[in-house]
Amino acid sequence: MKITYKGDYALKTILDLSLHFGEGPITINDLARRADIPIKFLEQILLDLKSAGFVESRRGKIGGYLLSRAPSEIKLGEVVRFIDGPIEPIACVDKSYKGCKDLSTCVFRNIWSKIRDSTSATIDSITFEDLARRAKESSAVVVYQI
Amino acid sequence: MKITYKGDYALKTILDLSLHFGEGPITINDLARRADIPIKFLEQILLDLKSAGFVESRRGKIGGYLLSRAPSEIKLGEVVRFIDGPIEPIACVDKSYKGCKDLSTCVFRNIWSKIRDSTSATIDSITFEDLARRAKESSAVVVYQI
DNA sequence: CTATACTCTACTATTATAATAGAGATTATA
DNA sequence: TATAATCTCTATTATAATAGTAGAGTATAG
Repeated sequence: MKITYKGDYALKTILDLSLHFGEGPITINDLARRADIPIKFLEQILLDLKSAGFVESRRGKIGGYLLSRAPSEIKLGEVVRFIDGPIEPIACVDKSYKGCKDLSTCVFRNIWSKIRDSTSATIDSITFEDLARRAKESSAVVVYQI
Repeated sequence: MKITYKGDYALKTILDLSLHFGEGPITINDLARRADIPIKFLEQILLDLKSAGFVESRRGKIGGYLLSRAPSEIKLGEVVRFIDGPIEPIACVDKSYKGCKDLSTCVFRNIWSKIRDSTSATIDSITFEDLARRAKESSAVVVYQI
């Protein structure tokens, strides 16, 4: 698994929308500014996230983006897989890989496969509700530390 | 972590050398043919592996490559890190990352960090002696199945 | 009607990946 | 000592992914 900038931006954006769930649409501009994401890049990412059903949009004057589902119904793993592709560390865990004469005797395959399963289990056990709660807690701590 | 073709080839080559440890040098040609690796690409990879001290070489007529250390002293993780870089799924686990205003409040960072630690633990617990044993076992099974 | 905001397609710059090419250096052995 | 086999080193290239940038178009609240 490799998280690209695109993936990183997508996750931060869904987290932001989760923190404001139920408060109406948020503009691309606000989302981009708050997470320090190039606005034109975020436009594309949001269109992707919309096509996958993670978010929906409102056009026009009081438009913006909002989550299509409750944060508790969106797993971290879903977003990661959608934006950055499969979790496995090497394509050979999948069938299409051409790099091995004999997959059945490849001792590495089992290892990559286990790493994939363990990573998947982690990111599929975390929802954006969890992440939003943690984000609130850690920002509370920061305020306290000041 | 992402295993590239280069990484995949390096691991297969070290495994081959582990399976023939103590039997004298093996030529690039043999290594390339047995693992189906482009020979000129493997030349470069072996020079890298040599510079890192994983293998040593003999030039001239009965030359070739051999392991610098016993297979039991080479961890899978060492080779992976050397060829394909750090294990973490995103650079933000490291300090140099510019994508976050405030790393301390980033809820994702902890998750990537845990995934990195768990992946590291897995690949650092496996040596090429282990892998060679497994490879012998699985090829034995294949023979039996015929 | 118009300002605000999303939509859509195309383009570009940079870097990584996966090689390929070829001349050079070393060594066993006939 | 000649030579064939083998490793060494540097340069070049093709393709794809990544990370944007650009700009014209569409929808809607007020």
